[in-house]
Amino acid sequence: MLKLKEERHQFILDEIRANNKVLSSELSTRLKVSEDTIRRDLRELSDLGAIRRVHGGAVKNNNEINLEDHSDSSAYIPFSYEDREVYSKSKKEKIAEKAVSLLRDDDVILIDGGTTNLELAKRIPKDYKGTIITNCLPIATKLVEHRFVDVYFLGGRILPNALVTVGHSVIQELKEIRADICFLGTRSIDVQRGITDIDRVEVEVKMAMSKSAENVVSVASSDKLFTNQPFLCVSSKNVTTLITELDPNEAALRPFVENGTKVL
Amino acid sequence: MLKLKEERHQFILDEIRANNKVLSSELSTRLKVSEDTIRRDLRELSDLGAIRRVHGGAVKNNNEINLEDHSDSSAYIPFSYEDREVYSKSKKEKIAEKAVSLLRDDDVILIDGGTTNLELAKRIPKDYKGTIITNCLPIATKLVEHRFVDVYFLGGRILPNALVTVGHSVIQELKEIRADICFLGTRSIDVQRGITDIDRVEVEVKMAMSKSAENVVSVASSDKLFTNQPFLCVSSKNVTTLITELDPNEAALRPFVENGTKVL
DNA sequence: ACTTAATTTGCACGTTTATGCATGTTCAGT
DNA sequence: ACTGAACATGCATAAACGTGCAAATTAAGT
Repeated sequence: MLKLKEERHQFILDEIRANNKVLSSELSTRLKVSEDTIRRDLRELSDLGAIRRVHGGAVKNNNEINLEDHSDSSAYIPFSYEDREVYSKSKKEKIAEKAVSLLRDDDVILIDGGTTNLELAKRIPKDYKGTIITNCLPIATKLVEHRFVDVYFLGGRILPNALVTVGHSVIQELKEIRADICFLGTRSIDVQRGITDIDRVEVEVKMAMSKSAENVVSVASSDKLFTNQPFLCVSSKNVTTLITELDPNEAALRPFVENGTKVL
Repeated sequence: MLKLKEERHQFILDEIRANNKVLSSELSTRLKVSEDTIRRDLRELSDLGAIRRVHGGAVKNNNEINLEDHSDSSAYIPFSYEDREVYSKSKKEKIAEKAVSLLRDDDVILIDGGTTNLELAKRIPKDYKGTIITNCLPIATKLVEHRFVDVYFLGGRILPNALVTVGHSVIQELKEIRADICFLGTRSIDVQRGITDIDRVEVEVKMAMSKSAENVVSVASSDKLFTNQPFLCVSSKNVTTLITELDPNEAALRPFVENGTKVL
């Protein structure tokens, strides 16, 4: 059965995504744990913002965005983002904090999709002044709140799960762009190969992004280190900076430093 | 069935969105709870400002958050129950409802920005199948929820107020597109000139959109009729269809019909 | 392997919430 | 004004909830 708490959490998220709701009582019997445990699970997931608790269970948190209310300060986390890594929010925050420190006024910045980059977008100071180019819907939506930021969106077909645009037009537009920094959401990074990912069309976009930027910054929680995916985004030598939630002096990061990558 | 209070609330809101009214008695039987419970639900939703309670049930509350639209102050004038059905529907919703009726499966649809078009996007059936191209951030965000819709976003600089993209790239991408219908948010429309607007860069995009579509549909509340703005979007003869909240036989719409424009 | 610390879980307890029913009141339409 | 339906209010009950605590499990260090 599902013995680990994490498995239950995943199960609950899946269930909510499928049915838009869960009942504490039902979960208790199906997962064979007490309702108290279920309630604790729901509380934890709710604290992460992944679900919304209600009396009797929990429901999908449908924080919608509309024209009347785009000042919405509450976090907009699309569903499919959650199954990637909800449990490491504090990691993402640490990473985002470091990433923001790289920003200089009047920079031209490329931001890829992913929850960490969304976190980064949220943490950009309200008075930051610069140009930001992205292909990620929620990130763009977040950034329009910044008065002094010019936001450009890269057009193309929208992947409903990742909420990023992909395709020929994105890549074409990127060819006409010269950015100072590019923040790449990273599924896997390895000292030898570099940044790799699983979806071919997303990889093509990430690749084009990295080529259009002076500095390529990989934002990656430590569990992505030394892992591999089928498709290469950015070869190792072209990754300028690596940001993880770890201390830069951590032994695990040593190989990257020796390889010439800056580590934050 | 619907065990959570939250689900009932959602059901009630959906029901009101679709029919503009709900009956306590009907909800009681359909949701299999006592009328008291229904009344409590309605009270809570009413306290949140989501609906307006009336004797027998509840209706849509018309206090638009939109500052520009004070014409709906008629909401405070008491009216009989039958009239309520007519008046409780906001202009935008009536328009959106008519617009949705134009959709055919497998169409390629262009949707411009604006609150009315957002309302349209919200009302597209969840099982609609087709391709939708837009330059409006909230509309795209709404549409990704539709499993069978391919959403394409037109990239460019984002106008923070209108939340649409504009500029050369948008127009360039539009040139490579052939759509069946184009829904244009309309600030002003006149029998002689056609659709006009105030912002030059937005106008350029709207113009390009209209040229890329077989049918050009203007969505415009009646107060936009017979008004003018400095820049021409679409000349009168190129407007295929006009949708307002009025009855198509209304005298005010006669000139458009005589001019060869379909009126819904 | 053994011990210790930390986490997770279930249970007991009292508290809150949700719901239906009974009561009397208000409403709307003849 | 009369009448039945819709309503508000108070109350009872069961389910869901939070909390503290102890047992059980897991993780970590030696």
